[in-house]
Amino acid sequence: MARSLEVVGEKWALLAVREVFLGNRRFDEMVRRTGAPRDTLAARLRTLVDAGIFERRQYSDHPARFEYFLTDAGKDLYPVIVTLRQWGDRHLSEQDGPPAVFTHTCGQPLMPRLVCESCGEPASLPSRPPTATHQPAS
Amino acid sequence: MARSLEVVGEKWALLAVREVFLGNRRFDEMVRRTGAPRDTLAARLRTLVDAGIFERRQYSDHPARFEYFLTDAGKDLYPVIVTLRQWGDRHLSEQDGPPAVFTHTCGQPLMPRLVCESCGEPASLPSRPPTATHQPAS
DNA sequence: CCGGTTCGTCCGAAATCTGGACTTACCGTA
DNA sequence: TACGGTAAGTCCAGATTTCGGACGAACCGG
Repeated sequence: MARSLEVVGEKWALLAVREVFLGNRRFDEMVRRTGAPRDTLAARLRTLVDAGIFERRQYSDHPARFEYFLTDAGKDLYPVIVTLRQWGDRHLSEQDGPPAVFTHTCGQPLMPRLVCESCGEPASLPSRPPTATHQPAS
Repeated sequence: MARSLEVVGEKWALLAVREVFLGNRRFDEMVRRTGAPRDTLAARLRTLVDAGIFERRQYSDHPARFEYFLTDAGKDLYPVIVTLRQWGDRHLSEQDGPPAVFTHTCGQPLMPRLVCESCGEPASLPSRPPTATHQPAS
């Protein structure tokens, strides 16, 4: 987790990723929609490309222009984006209700739930302190 | 999502939350385990308490000592923590394999999957740019 | 020629983060 | 009683990031 956050925990990083999920692949578009300082966003895009989350593709020559695409690793961030969004919608919606509705392939608005792959039951937090396999029983 | 990140996107915030999920509720313990600067962690704990994610409870008087507990809102961050962790394990594991195994109530190691609540199918990313219902058609 | 678009970079100022030392107050031990 | 340890912070000065806005290059259309 610490490692994840090192890559993806900087300011604007996940917002940039979200934009690409939403289909906004261009610099100016992202600046417009996220409100990030151009400077910071440029830096962030670089680190995300370096981290193998984005792929930078040229779509115009002479005035060299680029778009950003998600690599496989980037696409795997989807659950992170979705759960974060969900949490914000649930706990931080003041007035202006939930924005940006994602639609699932089944046609319903996406209301995702985390389930245990083994037993299929919801993977909410364990009622007891999750037996941390870390410090010796101490 | 932007709102979520405003609260939870600062450095060390989610790591602190993770610690409490793991049952480490005290300041020094968190410092030890996360490696966060004491100063920063103190600040972060304050903002997380203000944000209604932690509750600060006194467990000793004379040398006033406190522990941090998750509020309901805090507990709802579980999916975020888990998905982030999962992503890191999948894409960032260099040597030292996945640490900190969470155990689900079913006894299996927790390998969570995100499913659509309506149709039960995996909620991975939509193949088409997800129809963003955002800007009023404007 | 003029204005608009796109993808950045550069700058100085402001906000944050960093490591380490320090504080207060207790406990246990010798 | 002195000493070391634990706990939860605070304080500081310096490093790192972020901020907003101006600027540049290279095209396009009228």
